[in-house]
Amino acid sequence: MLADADATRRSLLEAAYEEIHRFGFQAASLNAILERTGVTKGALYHHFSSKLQLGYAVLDEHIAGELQRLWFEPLHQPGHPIDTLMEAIMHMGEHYQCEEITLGCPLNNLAQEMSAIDDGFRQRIDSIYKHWQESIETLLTRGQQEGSVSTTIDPADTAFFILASLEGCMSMAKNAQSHDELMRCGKALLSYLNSLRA
Amino acid sequence: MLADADATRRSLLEAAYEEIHRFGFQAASLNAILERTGVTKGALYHHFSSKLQLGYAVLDEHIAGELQRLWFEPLHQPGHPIDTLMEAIMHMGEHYQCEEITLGCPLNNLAQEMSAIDDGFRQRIDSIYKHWQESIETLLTRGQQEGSVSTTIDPADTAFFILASLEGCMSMAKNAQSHDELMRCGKALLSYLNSLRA
DNA sequence: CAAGATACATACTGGTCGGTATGCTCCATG
DNA sequence: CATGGAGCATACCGACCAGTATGTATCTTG
Repeated sequence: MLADADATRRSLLEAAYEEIHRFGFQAASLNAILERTGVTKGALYHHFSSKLQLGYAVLDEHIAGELQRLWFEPLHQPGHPIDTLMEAIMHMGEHYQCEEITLGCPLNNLAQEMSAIDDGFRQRIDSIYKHWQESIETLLTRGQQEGSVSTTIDPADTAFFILASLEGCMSMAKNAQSHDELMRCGKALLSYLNSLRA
Repeated sequence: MLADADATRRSLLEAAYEEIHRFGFQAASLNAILERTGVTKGALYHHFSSKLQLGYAVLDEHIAGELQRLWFEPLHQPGHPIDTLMEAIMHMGEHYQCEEITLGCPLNNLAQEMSAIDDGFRQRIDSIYKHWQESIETLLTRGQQEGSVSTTIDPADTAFFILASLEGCMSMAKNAQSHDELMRCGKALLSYLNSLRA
């Protein structure tokens, strides 16, 4: 039954994602994931050759996919680039509510924890960040060509900074465990974005 | 011999700091710390009642102390607030060289890893961040009073955003494992700071 | 000089971890 | 209808972990 096998795999990925999001990759317990899903260890190691490969799969499939839905797709809408950016950011702010905010950005969490000690994680995360940054850069460059974004800024540097600020805001909000702090940070970020208009 | 006892304690704190900085708190191995220092387990548990208490001590004494030297003291110099800020940031950028950059900001690392799962860590980190943010806020407020900083910005919100951006930049640079990326992010941050002048 | 406290050292424990060896059932295919 | 592989299930392994129990010098203090 191929369908059931896929369901098992997806169930493992989902549970692993949550476990990793909550405790980090290294502290994530395979036994806890198994207990949560009702899947046995034999099944897990049938689908993934190691804990590391499971972690990579969570990153490649679950996290990258969610980012696609939450960020890249909304960014491709037409309109004023700065407005589009602000909407995407506010949309993300609304998505990360309540409990989830205290767990932080899944991508940033993994970057912090794993990039220094495992190059497989690092490269995967780096390529996602690059993709993310370029999506902002493209938007800013388009804005400059259309005359809606100030030409005094460097699109690549600015895109990198916007992304860094975004992650920084979520990181601070995570530690403060407060949605207010996220909004506060977001407010300043939006104000900065406004200053980029032509 | 009280002097030797203090030396042992300091040696443990230093080694624990490095181990935690490299692997994170949870993955930090007490045995590795002991091996590195040549101290025995009996001695460690004489000075610290648990791994958690050792972690708190690293945060309270080592990390907070380093931040004091690297940040709070340079910030108390007179002069144009924005210039002071920029110098302090560039000074930090120079300090985090080579290998250290790939390990990230020790405070941010701990915040990301521990704030969601241990309130003792969270509260300690939160108070340090608050202190940090207030030191920037005070500077900005002084600048507004002196007429050197734009009065259209909210000092508290802006200070929070600057701090978040700073941490975000270091986080991105850590993952990219590149000092260039840190400088790139710093450039955009400095440009933002310049826009805050009156 | 006796006694208690300080500052360790050594050996060990129970528990959890990621990973593996083996065997089973089902099902598509020749 | 035999057979081999897919998709598991169960039991187990050695390594490592934080933490502890116990013993022992040394040093301070009455």
